[in-house]
Amino acid sequence: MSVDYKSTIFLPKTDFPMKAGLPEREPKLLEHWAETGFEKARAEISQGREKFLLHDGPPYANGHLHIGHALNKILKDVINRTQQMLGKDAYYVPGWDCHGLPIEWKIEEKYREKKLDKDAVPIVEFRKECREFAEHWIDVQREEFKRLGVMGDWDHPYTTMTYAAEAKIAGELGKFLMDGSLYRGSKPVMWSPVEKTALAEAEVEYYDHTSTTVFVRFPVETASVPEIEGAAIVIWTTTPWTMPGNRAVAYGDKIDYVTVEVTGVADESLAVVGEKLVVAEALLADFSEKCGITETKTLAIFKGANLKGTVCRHPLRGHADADGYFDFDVPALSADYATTEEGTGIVHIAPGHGADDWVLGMQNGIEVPHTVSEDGTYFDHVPIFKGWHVYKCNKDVAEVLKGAGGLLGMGSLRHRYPHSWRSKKPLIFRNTAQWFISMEETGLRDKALKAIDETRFVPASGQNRLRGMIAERPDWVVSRQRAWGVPITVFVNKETGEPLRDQAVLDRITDAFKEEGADAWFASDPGRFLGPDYNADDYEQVTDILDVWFDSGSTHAFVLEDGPWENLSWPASLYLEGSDQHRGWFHSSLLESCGTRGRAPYEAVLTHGFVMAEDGQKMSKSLGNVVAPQDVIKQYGADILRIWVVNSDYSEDLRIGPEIVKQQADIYRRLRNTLRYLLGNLAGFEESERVSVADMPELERWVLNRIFEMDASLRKACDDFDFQPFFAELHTFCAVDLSAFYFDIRKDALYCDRPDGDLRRAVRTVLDTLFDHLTAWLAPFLCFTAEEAWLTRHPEATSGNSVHLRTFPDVPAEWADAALAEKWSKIRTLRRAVTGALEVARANKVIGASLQAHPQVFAPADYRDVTKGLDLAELCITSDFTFADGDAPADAHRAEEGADIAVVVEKASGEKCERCWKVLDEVGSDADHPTVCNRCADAVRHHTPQAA
RNA sequence: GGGGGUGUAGCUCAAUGGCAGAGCAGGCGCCUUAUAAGCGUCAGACCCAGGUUCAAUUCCCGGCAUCCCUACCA
Repeated sequence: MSVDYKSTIFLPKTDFPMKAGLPEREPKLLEHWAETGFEKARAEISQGREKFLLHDGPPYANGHLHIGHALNKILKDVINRTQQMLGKDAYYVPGWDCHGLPIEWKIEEKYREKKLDKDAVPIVEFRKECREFAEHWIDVQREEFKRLGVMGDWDHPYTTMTYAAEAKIAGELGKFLMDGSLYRGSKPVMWSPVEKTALAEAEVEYYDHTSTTVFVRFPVETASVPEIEGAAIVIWTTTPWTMPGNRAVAYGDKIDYVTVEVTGVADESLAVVGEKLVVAEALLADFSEKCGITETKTLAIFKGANLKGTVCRHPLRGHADADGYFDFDVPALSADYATTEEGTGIVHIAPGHGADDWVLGMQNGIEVPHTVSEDGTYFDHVPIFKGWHVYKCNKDVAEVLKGAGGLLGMGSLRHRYPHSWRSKKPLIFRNTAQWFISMEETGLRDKALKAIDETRFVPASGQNRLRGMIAERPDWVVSRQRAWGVPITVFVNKETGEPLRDQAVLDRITDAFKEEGADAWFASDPGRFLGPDYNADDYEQVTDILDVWFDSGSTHAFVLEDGPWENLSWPASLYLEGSDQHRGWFHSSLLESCGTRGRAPYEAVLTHGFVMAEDGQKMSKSLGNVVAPQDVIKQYGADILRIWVVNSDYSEDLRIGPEIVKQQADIYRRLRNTLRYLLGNLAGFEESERVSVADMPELERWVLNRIFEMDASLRKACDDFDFQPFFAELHTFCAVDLSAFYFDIRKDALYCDRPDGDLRRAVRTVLDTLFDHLTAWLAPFLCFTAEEAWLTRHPEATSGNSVHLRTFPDVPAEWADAALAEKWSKIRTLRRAVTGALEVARANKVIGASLQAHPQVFAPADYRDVTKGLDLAELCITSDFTFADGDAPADAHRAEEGADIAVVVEKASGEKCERCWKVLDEVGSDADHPTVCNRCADAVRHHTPQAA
């Protein structure tokens, strides 16, 4: 008779499909979580737990997410989920940064396209459009973030533009006003003539730029030493347009200068034979060449210090069209930053156009001229140049200088130059009145430095980086000449120029903002805020806008400390952003918080690198190497993107591209199949099958020890916020320890043993344990797939049923068994020797499947000892196994790497069991089932189909 | 211009002053009872040039590449 033995074996059975179809499946899980009220359930089970508060650094609400956003938010989510599963309450409130230039710029573009003048639009109307623009992108980005699987209170995010936030931000600035650290100063700041506003450090980008350079004579009027009488001091500058703002020249005390007489010039040279010039000795040759001077006679050599007291004439003094404007003295001053690297060793000083220049001018009582207006043109009071645009007039300025006999030479220099982050146009330094927060007045710098020392930085190098920036940074320019933001809510006394410091006035302002938003500042009569104690006519109302970095720097105040979110508290456990935020959000939050609360708003700071293209280059549209998160999700799914994040070392720059994404998808498949194997072989698992650890075979206890080891790695990874090593280990565990070893060996028992067999029950007990642990371990990373697997086994659609509401399972200490691990390491060496030999036998056509083999193994005694009592045929998946005595024959297969093992592979004797495919002599001995082995005959007799 | 990070197999990551490991991908093969799966096996790398050392991928110096930060080289 012919029996269908295949129907009597227990093949894996599960609804968990091999093919994931993540792009379709993930959105369904998102719906499932929404329907079952996941966030509410999470909050409920987390009540009373220790809090873990990752405070979200707000992305800017314009445009779709890019891959950097995805990295940042996924990483935050992984950390939140691991902390939650460690048993904490990881409540996450996402936020958005809404004010500021980029949005304003977009709205302005709209006006420009319609050929409308935005300055003609009422400011409140303009601000309304900005607000709507931000709202639109918040909605878009929210959906994109949710699609990444990011867990959080998406129904109650924070934004910097709610009325409450605007009121709080104004109130925070008020604290700096009241304690005296906010002041109005006039000094050169980075200025964008295109956007017509001052810019902060974080808004500046550096690009290559070619500048026109000029050498200019400053004739000596009053000589400090006889050596320079009748000579001209020569300066060099890359910004000829600053010449009208020149008020001094600077030398280095220790630099050697020479006075030379020009004795020979090239045809086109502007130098004149016989004239006397002063330059640094070290630069004489270079200067002569660039100015066409072929021959000079050195009249004197002296140290720069000798120039002290020298006064020069501006080259345009007495210019016919200047009406005496340039008839001031130009003193020669000592400056330690004068060098002999380039130029002439003499620095031209324009106090309105440079930080160093300004300081030097202030120290020497030199007036700081205002020569350039907000749009980059010279003021009307600047003769000759009035109305010229500084970007376009370098050559014209040179011509004027030439006409006045001041120009000695011209050239060009390619160098890195500051540009606006928004318009990408070059910036200028321009002297304007701006509002500053002093780093020194209230000891802000020292407080911030101390706070840095008390903060944990991951990686640790971030600490020095931030410290260096804080230690050296100038006062914080907080005013912008813009419209979209929180205004600088200050009144200045017209007579004294002093800002009004009155808490009652500030309170009236913030009260109004709470009700009407910051628009109230522009829409109200000043008297509303000034109240009865002051006369509005005596005060100037400031209309500048507050730097958006102050907004985001205040999020800790209006979200953590004083927001409507009951479960938040101050300070945050962690801030986590890209490493560029050392100069951005980490920085501004630190200053804001130290200025108002005396400490950092965070306990720890974690930074990640930037996302590069596959070749390590920066992503750019022009190179065509941009990877959009939306595309990866559409093609592969968000879990693949999440694997990419945790499988990367994000402490440095990380790469992504087609091949890398494909690799993550391959890794995903292996993990998914591991879950599928578990689910398939756990079909119908009953509690009554469970076997105690003490009753398990060594191999099962070895798996439990591996779980113990993995658990330790997991907890370390969570503590270090460093997941790549653990994830790699997890993947290797699934691929090598489980799939290629444990699962492969135990397939026989799972498929063929009778259901009540001790071994099969022990295996299923371990599979159940593995399922519990693996789903939990994978949950923070593969948040969709882990849930899918969990729900496959626990399908109740209740709000409390989610893998993400679990904690990492505890691992009993009794599972640890280091001696067993060492022993089995040796056993696997032996096994490798056998599989290697099988491969040779296979190539020689001695065997096909390994079950056709009977290895004869020559090995030292320690291998025999260590495997005593174990079924080595079972472990090697052969049908028989024999330790052979004596010397191995010469043609035996020898294992490499020192293990003194030799293997001769023979064909197993006997017939192939039709059911389990082992080749055994006993096949045929059972009268009822003559084509199967004894184990299988017994199993068939006791066969009961398993429940699904 | 200055400072810093990185540079190990096609990819993602290890380790190490003394034969450089893993996983994935790739080649070859087996199985067809995890099947758009599974198993085995093979091949494959220390950016370049000096120096210290018995010995350098590792330490030092220089260069190159790349990324980040920083600076009005006036």
